[in-house]
Amino acid sequence: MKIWNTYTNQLEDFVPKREKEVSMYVCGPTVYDHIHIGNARPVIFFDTVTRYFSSLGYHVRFASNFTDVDDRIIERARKEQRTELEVGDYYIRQFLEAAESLGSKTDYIQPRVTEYMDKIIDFIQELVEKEAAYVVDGDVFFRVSKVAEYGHLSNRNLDELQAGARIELNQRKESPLDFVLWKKTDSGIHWHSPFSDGRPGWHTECVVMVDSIFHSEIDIHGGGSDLVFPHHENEIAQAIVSRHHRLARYWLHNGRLNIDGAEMHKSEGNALFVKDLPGDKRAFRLFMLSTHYRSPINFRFESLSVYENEWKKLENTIKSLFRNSELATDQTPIQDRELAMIQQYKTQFIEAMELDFNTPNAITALWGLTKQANIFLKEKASGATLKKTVDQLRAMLDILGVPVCVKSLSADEKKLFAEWETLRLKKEWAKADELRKELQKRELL
RNA sequence: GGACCCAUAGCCAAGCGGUAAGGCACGGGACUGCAACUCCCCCACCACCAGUUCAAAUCUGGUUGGGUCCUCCA
Repeated sequence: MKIWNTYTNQLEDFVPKREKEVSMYVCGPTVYDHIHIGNARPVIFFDTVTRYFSSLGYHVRFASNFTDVDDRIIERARKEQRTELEVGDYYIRQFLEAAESLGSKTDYIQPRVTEYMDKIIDFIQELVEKEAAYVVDGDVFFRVSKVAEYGHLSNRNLDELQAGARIELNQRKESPLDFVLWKKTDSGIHWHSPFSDGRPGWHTECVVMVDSIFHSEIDIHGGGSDLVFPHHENEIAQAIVSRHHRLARYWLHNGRLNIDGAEMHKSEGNALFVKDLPGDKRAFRLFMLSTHYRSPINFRFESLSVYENEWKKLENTIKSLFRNSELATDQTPIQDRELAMIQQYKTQFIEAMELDFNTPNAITALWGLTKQANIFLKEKASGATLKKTVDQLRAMLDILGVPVCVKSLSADEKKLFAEWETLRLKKEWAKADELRKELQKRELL
């Protein structure tokens, strides 16, 4: 498997630290509001990644955090006269609901910053002791000059960063590049620490949670491309001075999503929440996966309807295949030729996924098999052939996270189909249509 | 101002040196009791200019037009 590693800026063979095991961490949401469809991109993509690894037999240890300490949460809490924890809890639930609606699994490890406060403070203390951080009036800053390779991930050098840095209001920093690890404050939720009463900076939390959960360098660290600098750069810097590794071996970043060509901002009022997305969310997921994860993607309502139709088409085929495989009387074993056809698309699908999770090409394979499936149906292929096809199709859809629900027909239901078939043969259209209505009503047709 | 990315049919979107995948829409057929579904065919000189090469959408330089990061942001 090849993966594009932002750290080395090239395609690399993926070799996990431990055989058949993948450790992965993705920066999660700050829970101060509902998630918008841009936030949904990593939620969908990295879920697809874990699904793919699982399908290959890997044991996936996946963690993604909730940032439940943040100025925006405090502001929200103040406005709504609730505690920060209540606000956080509420939006965490909302997030999980949204993630689930998008077809993403929610049974992964979900650390919350507030649960790691002791460890965060200890970690900052450790950085101070190692002289990688310094305290000024209760604030703690990370000393970027301690890390020779600072800027490697985001591919920029210190001179450029210095030159490009805005005028720094905070004269207490040794360098404008230094970032806050701990901020002294007595307003809003805050904690005691050896430095002062205050709150942690947001670059530290992820490092501490990764370290606490995985206890070593992980395989994959992911997030949106906008996190490359400074967030992930700063995470690496802290890991290097404290743990002598770069936190993760592979850094994956998904591209941004725009609406009608414009950037989406909650503050600008053009944000579209996942919960407000019209139609079947699986169509939206299909839309997301139809563009390579590293490319920017532009959302339009018109394109959504296209994917609704595509989704329906897939669903129709699967249901029809499944039904016919159940009803088939011909149980001749599948022929080599047919098996080869199915296999061909399976191979195409896997090869696409193996090349940096190329879901657009994987979907092309999905379409190829869908077409083949309809041809099998038309040719009245044997039940075994239809079964094999539908199994393969469903395996693909499962990896993409857009499953179609089908359930076996009861004896009674099979009888209904048989009667319908008889009536049609007898050309008793009125009675046949009545049965068809019944079948449709039971969502069998 | 610095760093970087992108430009492929009406729309969406693969490809990353050997003469353009796929989907939607359009058009033409087929199947069909009616619906729905489905199948087949058709549909691109890859923004522009110059170069490298036997060979370029794919590499190099330039032009134009978009976008991202440098600041909270997935």
